[in-house]
Amino acid sequence: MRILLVEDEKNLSQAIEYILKKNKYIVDTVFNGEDGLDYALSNIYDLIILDIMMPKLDGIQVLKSIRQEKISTPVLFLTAKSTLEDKVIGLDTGADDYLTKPFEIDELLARIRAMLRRKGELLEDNITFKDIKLNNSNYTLYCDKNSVQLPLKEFNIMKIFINNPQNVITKEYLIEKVWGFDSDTDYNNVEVYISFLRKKLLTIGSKVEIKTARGVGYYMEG
Amino acid sequence: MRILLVEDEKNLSQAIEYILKKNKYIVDTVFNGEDGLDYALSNIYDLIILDIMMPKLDGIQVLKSIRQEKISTPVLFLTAKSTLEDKVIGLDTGADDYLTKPFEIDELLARIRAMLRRKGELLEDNITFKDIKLNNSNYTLYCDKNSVQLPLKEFNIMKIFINNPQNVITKEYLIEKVWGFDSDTDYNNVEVYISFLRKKLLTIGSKVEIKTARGVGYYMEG
DNA sequence: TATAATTCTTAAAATTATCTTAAATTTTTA
DNA sequence: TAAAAATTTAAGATAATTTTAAGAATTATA
Repeated sequence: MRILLVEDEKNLSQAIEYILKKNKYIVDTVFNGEDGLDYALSNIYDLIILDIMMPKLDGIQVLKSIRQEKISTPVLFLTAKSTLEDKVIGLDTGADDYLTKPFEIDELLARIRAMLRRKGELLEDNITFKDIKLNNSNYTLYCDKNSVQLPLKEFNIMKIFINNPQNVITKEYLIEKVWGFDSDTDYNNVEVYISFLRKKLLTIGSKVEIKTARGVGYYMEG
Repeated sequence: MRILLVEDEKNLSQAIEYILKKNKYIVDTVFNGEDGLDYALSNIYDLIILDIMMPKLDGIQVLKSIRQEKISTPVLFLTAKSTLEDKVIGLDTGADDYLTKPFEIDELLARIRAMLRRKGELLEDNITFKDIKLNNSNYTLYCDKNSVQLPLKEFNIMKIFINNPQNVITKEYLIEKVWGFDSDTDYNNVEVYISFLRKKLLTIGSKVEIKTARGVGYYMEG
């Protein structure tokens, strides 16, 4: 799950980023509305956390621009109590929620989970392809009785493959989704991870293979 | 969205039907496996909900028959916890899911939405000509059960042929489209690739041939 | 029918993409 | 803070694709 955090108070944003990463979210942090908008328009996020009070471009404006571009990523506002009533209430985007500062970490996490659940109900615990099963809550890949726990990057890659069976996935796409669209990771790194995953598929005895479509990308086949 | 519900417990099936209709699905309900199979073979459904435990023809058998007839409608199984492991797990159609009784209405609806969504994503973009099928998402050429993965250039050429059935394609055109308009590739190179493709058409057992129109170009014929 | 032109086929050469390690670095955990 | 785990970098090895080249086969035409 990839979250964009837009918050200009550095201390607060650092703290939130730390907590989110600890909870296995992939987090990109920016410190002003303009950057927030730029990043949001990439449309790779599952959730955006937006401070309302920011110099120049405030959170409300950012949201409006995002929605104008038909991007429906749910947005969680952070706001001081006083500025709450008149601005946030009345937004009818449906997918949005807000949290007043100061807030408890647990409440933040609970709201995030709730929004992600509401958004895609894609909190399906297991996704499967042929003889393999990937568990989203313990990052484990199963084949019959065998299993391996996957490190984060490998997990994210495997998830993309299983959610797009038979389709060729380009390296660009993997880099964008797994490393972030502004990443300068090069292809070789993807190749290394593909190599890791192939080895693990073998060790758990799966018939599933990651095949390469030279010059294009990779696809799974069972 | 049209759903076929196959469930022999009348109370349950009535309840499900009621819920589904309330959620704007068109629902046909039958009460045994035989009817379920009959209806399914009409291939007009977007989703099939199948009870596993049914007298005479059970859900698993129904699914097998459906798939044998090359009908790829996604199937959602309903099953008691106890019968789950050994039967459902191991099915490898990919498009299928299961739900253990008793279940929550919301979870049923969520799974249905997820499956219908997934199905839409799975819409493979295949193009076909006579007995061959070219899959644009994995660069593979099929004839019945046989297949070859095509390298990029061969794929691009084959795509042009299938998209222009019966038309004569000149070498100039192929060079322009496949190698780029400023390429200085010579005709021989095209000829080499045509030779490659002809060989592959034979190896997958297709009746399709690439014929040459001397002095003009090539065309496909089945 | 002989000749010229075109096309076919194959093998080898050239090129390029990908694979696989291991080591270096960074991050996380105890 | 040290140890372990995860990620990235680097580089040579391997493999697939593409191109070149040359002789064989086919077709058209004089």
